[in-house]
Amino acid sequence: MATASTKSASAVMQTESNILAALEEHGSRMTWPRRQLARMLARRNDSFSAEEIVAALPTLGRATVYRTLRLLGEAGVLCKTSMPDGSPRYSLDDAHHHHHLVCVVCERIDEFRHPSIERMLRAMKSHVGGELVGHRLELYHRCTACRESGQGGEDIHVHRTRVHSH
Amino acid sequence: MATASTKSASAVMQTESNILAALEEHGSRMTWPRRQLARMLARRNDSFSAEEIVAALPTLGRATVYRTLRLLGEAGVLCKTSMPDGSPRYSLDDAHHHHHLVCVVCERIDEFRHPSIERMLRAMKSHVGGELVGHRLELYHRCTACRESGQGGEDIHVHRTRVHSH
DNA sequence: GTCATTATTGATACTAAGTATTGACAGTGT
DNA sequence: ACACTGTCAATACTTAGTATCAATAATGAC
Repeated sequence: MATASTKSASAVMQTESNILAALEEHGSRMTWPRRQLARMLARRNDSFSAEEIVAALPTLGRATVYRTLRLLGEAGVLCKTSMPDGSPRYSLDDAHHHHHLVCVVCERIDEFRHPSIERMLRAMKSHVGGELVGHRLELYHRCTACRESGQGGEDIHVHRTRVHSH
Repeated sequence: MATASTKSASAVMQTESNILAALEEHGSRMTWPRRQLARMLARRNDSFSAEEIVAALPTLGRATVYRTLRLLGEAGVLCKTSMPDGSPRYSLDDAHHHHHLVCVVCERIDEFRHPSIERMLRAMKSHVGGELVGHRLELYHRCTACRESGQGGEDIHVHRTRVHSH
């Protein structure tokens, strides 16, 4: 189920208590809505939109869902990523792996690291005049599962307005 | 005015006729609204939001502005980039330079290349199982101009939900 | 345990960024 | 100059959130 789509990247799994622990460390109170959200996030291994969560937990208010997702991001267990068209996708995250491999067909989001990226960032730090304060790196692909099942065959257009494709 | 904020990256300038030529090559008709937009974009050297353009050209309809920005993106003279919080910013672009250096204080967007990036992408291509179809790389910094003028001193928080900062 | 404090909630309204629709209009090739 | 079809502006709608605020609940102090 949580089988990685490649050997070198994998989706992050977190337990409910892990997620809640991160919230507590971040200084948040333990409330019933937060437990609900943690439980439902721990159950899924795919990426999701905020509105999917709003719909799946109708007893929670919209604002609460959005607020809690932001908190989870600050607490380091959730990450917000963009699809090629710029629409947001959330996925569980861990504090150490830091780049995203996004399947443009099934929207699966895996995390990976590679020394070449850290090397590149070091090179850029000295190349660039100012002080770097952050970065964003997303790689878009068609994952092995989608290739094997023949999904998303020929019509993958990654729009130049948003991402670069060569 | 168009002085680069660093030695190694610079904002892209395009002339009105350059922009229109790109549109024609892309197969679009030459209309008055498009000329208006091309003229105003050629005048500016900073980044902008779509709504700024809508406000600046009140004789054009919203939809026309958005459509034309999309066309310019497809035609290769405009690029849409995200600020750390995910809000979009447009800037003139050229077809060869392909990554963005974004000042989180003044929102200036420069383009740059560096061999370490191409090397990194080649490495990732073999590292990753599936077929890569595109990528997005943005570096966030405080540009030299903002540092020299003391703008945006201590309160730069790059939210973990969106970007990575180490 | 109970109380007071203060964070959190959910309802609602609002904003930002864009897309869909549509009848009127204007470029373009012939 | 004509027709064909792309493009236009206005409007309504959608998505992804944020702001406000009175009611409520979690937490620490006692």
